Amino acid sequence: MPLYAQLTRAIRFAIATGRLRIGEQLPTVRQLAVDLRVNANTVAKVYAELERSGILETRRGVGTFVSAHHLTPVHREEHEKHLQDLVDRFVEEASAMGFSLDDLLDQLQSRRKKETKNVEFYNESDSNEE
Amino acid sequence: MPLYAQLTRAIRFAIATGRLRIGEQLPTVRQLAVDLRVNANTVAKVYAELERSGILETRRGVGTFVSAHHLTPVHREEHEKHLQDLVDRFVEEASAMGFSLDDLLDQLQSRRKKETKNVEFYNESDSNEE
DNA sequence: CGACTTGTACTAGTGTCGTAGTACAATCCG
DNA sequence: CGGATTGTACTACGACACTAGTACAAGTCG
Repeated sequence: MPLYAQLTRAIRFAIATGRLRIGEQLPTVRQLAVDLRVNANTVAKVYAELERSGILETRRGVGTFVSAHHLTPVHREEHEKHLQDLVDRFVEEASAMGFSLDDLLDQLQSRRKKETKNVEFYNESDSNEE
Repeated sequence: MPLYAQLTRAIRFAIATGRLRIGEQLPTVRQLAVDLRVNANTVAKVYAELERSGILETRRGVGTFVSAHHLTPVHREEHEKHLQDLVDRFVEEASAMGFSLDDLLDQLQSRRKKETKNVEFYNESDSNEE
């Protein structure tokens, strides 16, 4: 998986799980580039893409921050749509492999069972500190 | 989506839904290439890949046929594994978007309802003629 | 204002992927 | 055996994606 995709996913995940909170500042493109040993442009592309998605906000000369927009109703709706698209692709791919929707449901449900088992150890709601 | 992937998916789907039956002969690589207006090599790649997956069987000078191997227990098992991999990727991607496993289940279940509504019109089991 | 920090635009190089062209090998069938 | 038909191997070209280098623009803050 390309660098920029890894980084994008990591940031999205960090925000989704509350490890990065709203308003919090991210490292500068140059700083993160040094840390990850990639080109600053690669980081910049990621920040720009995430800003287009409404997840980040950038201010020149200041830095890049986690936006609050992804909690607004319109954004929620849009987000839902992305989930639907993802599921579309998923179902289609599975059906090309000869699996029915029920097969998928079975798989997912058996995973849910396993997952809840592990979660019991923590027993805290999602958006808490690490 | 690249040509070869489209073709692969189409063939897999045709077999999964019974439109292509076991033992049935597929068009020759050249014939199909002409029909689809692609290079014969593209078709050949697809046939070869599907043969490696155990779905097709090719005999030089004769043609390419739907194999029966994908019904054997070992193949079934392998097939299951592919589904698990697919679900892995799916869940991971969704979590990077901030969706939980339950969100996915909700989506899929609501689809299942819609689907069963449509299926009622046909009310025939899966592997029947077109 | 002016040095500094921040994100941005433009360009170029490199690798990979997809497809096509051509020539080859195996098999059938008369 | 030998022509015809089938799949296969090898090569090459074009397109695109990814990353890096360099130079630029916008904002901050003393």
